Amino acid sequence: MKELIEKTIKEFIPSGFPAEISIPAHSEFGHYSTNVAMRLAPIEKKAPLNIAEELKEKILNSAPKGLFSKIETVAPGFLNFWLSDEFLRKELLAIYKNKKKFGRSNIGKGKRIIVEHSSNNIAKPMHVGHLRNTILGDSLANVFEALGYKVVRWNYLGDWGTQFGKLIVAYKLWGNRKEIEKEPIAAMTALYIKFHDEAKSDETLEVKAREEFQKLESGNKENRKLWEWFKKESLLEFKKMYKLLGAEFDVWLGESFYERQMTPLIAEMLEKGIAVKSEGAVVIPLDKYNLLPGLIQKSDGASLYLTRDIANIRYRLKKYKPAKILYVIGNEQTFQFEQLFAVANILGLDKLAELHHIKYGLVLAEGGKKFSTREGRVVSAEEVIDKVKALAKEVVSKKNPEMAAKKADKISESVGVGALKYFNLKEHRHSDIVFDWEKMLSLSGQSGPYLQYTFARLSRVIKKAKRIGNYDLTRLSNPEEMALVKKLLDFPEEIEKSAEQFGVNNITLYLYELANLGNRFYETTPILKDADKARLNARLVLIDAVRNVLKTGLSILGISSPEEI
RNA sequence: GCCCUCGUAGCUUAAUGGAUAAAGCAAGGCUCUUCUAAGGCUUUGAUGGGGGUUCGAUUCCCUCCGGGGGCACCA
Repeated sequence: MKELIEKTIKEFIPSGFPAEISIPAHSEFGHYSTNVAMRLAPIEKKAPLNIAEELKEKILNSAPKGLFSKIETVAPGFLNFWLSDEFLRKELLAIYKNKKKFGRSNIGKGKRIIVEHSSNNIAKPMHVGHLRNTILGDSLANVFEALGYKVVRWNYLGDWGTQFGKLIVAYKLWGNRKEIEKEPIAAMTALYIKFHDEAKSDETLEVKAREEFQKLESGNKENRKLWEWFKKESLLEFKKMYKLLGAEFDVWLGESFYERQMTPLIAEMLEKGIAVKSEGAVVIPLDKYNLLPGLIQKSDGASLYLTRDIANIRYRLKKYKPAKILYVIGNEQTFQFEQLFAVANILGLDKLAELHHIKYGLVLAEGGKKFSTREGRVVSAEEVIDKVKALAKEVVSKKNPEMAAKKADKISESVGVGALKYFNLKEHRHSDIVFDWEKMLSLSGQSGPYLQYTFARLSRVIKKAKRIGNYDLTRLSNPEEMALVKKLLDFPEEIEKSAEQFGVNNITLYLYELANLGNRFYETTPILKDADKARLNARLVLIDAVRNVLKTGLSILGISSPEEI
């Protein structure tokens, strides 16, 4: 829609000049608006309002007949457009007939995108931060999928590194097989915490941990076996959590996958003169980028995160030929990604695919400080999900006392998880979130359940009507109805915007506004009691279209839409 | 000290350089003999300070203040 207006305007302005079309915040400024006249004013040396007037005449003469009901010029030079009801009805029909395809597009057709997210550390519990990561990454993957991209959802497991040396030391000293089998992650975390407590008074522990990791890296059988076992037990627990969250992954390759490429990679970097030795370690100087050197080999010979990530980019480019790689990882790793992307630039890898660090604010503990695994001050993902489900269950059984227990369970899960996801997605991803049970568990107002509720009550109307009979869309004309149609029209753009900004908070707001208009219509219009059947059915067409957009939108957010809640 | 990030209503947030700064929560009022009141309507209330660029700044630049995070042998 925007593009259509943009095209029309472009015929009348100097080529290459941007004709930006926006959707005004207030309805009295039209359905669409442009400031192009004001921007042209200094170039054409004319008064902006005169330019706007001229444009208005030209557009009125050339625009398809019946597209606009009105074009207005407003000081200091705005040009505002109103679509005609006739055109809106035509669009409504198209939206209604497109069903669940409306909003989706094929602009990403033939392109592949890798979305790396979640990326849990083996042997460590998932906490609220991982929840935010998984929810955000999953929604971005959904956005690109809706735009026709082939999406590779990649869980880049933290399954390698010195922490395994620590865990092996701790297990050998204080571990117990049965305890780990019973509650793998809790038991391993306890060992990890104990290691750090003991290491405060025993400096040899850190040394031993490095030795054990080196043994693991050089293929020591005993350590290898332990590592595989830690990994297997952890994954079992993670997958339960992903199932609850509805997050799926195409690739589970973690850091360990690149382990064998480390030695040759380091040798290659040295040989090419990209890396140099420094204080017994190997570093890639990055002065050119105004960054500290990137360390790719420790003085004990072990590789690092950066080393593995270089191999990782190369592998991905070769195997998947992606157009983009998104790294969904917190703000706190910004510096490491600056280094990684600088190295990618040296190697020319960033010419082959766009590399983006999708950073997001931390989830901070109550009091505004960082959660820390080491000190054991965490709120686990499991605890959050359990709590949100229990709360949803309370509300569901209060509102629907007659609902069968099994059904109520299922709906509670979907409502609880929906609330959690919406809460995490509605804020701009850069903002820190201070953890707050009350807010996270909110089921009313601007929330996931509000959208689910709207979907369910509209669904009920359709269900009660049994079927949509002959309709006459020209019977739709009151402002509530037309505002709703116009809102539906904005949906595809919102998805594109999410892809541009790598965040979906605009979609969460859009869906809320759509649902709000939908509810207002619902409250003011007794749809099924209408004696005018052609109008009754036209209204069913309208709410069915709203329902479909809500459903598609919610699915992009990773939230399910039950017909009944 | 350097780098990243944030600062908007009592609280949590929104706003490709645009018009009257948009919501939710909280607080007050109204609203179910009616398709789901988890709703709808309504009242009160905000851009950290100071400069600059611009016809126009929450947005861009400078500076100060404040919160959070990071700064080579962790990830």
